[in-house]
Amino acid sequence: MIEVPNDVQMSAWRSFLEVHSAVIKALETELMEEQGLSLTWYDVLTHLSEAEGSRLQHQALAGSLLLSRSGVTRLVDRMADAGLVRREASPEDRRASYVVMTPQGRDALDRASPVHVRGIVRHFTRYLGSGDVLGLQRFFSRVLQGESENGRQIGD
Amino acid sequence: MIEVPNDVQMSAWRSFLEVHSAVIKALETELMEEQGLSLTWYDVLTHLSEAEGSRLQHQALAGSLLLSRSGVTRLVDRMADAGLVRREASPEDRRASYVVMTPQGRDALDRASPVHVRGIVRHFTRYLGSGDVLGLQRFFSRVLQGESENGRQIGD
DNA sequence: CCTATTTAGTTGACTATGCAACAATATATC
DNA sequence: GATATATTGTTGCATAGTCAACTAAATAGG
Repeated sequence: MIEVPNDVQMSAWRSFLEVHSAVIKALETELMEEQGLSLTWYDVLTHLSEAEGSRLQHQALAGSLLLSRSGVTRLVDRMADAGLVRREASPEDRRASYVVMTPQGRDALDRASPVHVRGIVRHFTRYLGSGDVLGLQRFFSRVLQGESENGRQIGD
Repeated sequence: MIEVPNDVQMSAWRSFLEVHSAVIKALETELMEEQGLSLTWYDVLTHLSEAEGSRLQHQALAGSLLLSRSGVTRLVDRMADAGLVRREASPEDRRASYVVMTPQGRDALDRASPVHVRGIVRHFTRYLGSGDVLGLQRFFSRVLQGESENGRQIGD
């Protein structure tokens, strides 16, 4: 295994960080200014909308959002106050509770989604030449594959 | 300009996010466990060590770290408490103050640096096939180039 | 069946950060 | 040179997140 990165590799790493920071910042700002929604809230709504019955347990949400359980509790509190989601007791497991997207949450997602997708195009994918995509994807897959093998979990 | 990302592009975007999250988390954990240093602190020390006289004004630090001025004030407070940096009045501009790396800070950086670099190799660059590097770099450069043209600043 | 262990979510205390308002100083304008 | 404006860093208050300890419920082992 290589032990020391060469300059090109190190520079790739730094660029990776800069790109992430710049793009995320742009997306976050646009979504907030145009729809008053943070990226985190948007993510919650997206995950809920993709889930069976637009509902997920805290546990599952914590997993997909890479957040701790307590973080999810508080996040859901805020979003419920805003009317975008509500909690629902789970009949099968009385410890658990579901987070369900409300119609208002659905609306917010529908309005935010074009803004977000437009941002991804504007700030990220439009720079992806057709020649780059495959290499990029292969690289990312190798990283995720490798990392998940000895991956750590988040939480307490 | 393309308006809607295709599946491959969207999937590249999602992988990008996952890779960032996984790798950062791994680096942060390792650096913390082995050297008791957060990535942010490490970054401060790196920037200082690369600066003329191992010193930077808050302002400059805020710029490179993408942090607000108040964030830097507090960060420097904590690092000064820990003995890794100290403040020094600026003779030319009496509003400004320099943040200077202490010998102890230099030691901490010297000890942390191998851990961090090893992490970058282990979790990122080792997955970079020689065929991928150039395409990746070209892509990242295009993004940074494009984004800096209409870039926003952080701060208050 | 009981008891021990594990799991789901919540809460308290803490950390890290941002924004807005501020004091001190520097710079620009007339 | 006097005054208006801009800039540097700090502070109070608010937000969002973590971890550790907790309660309630489910599951496993005997």
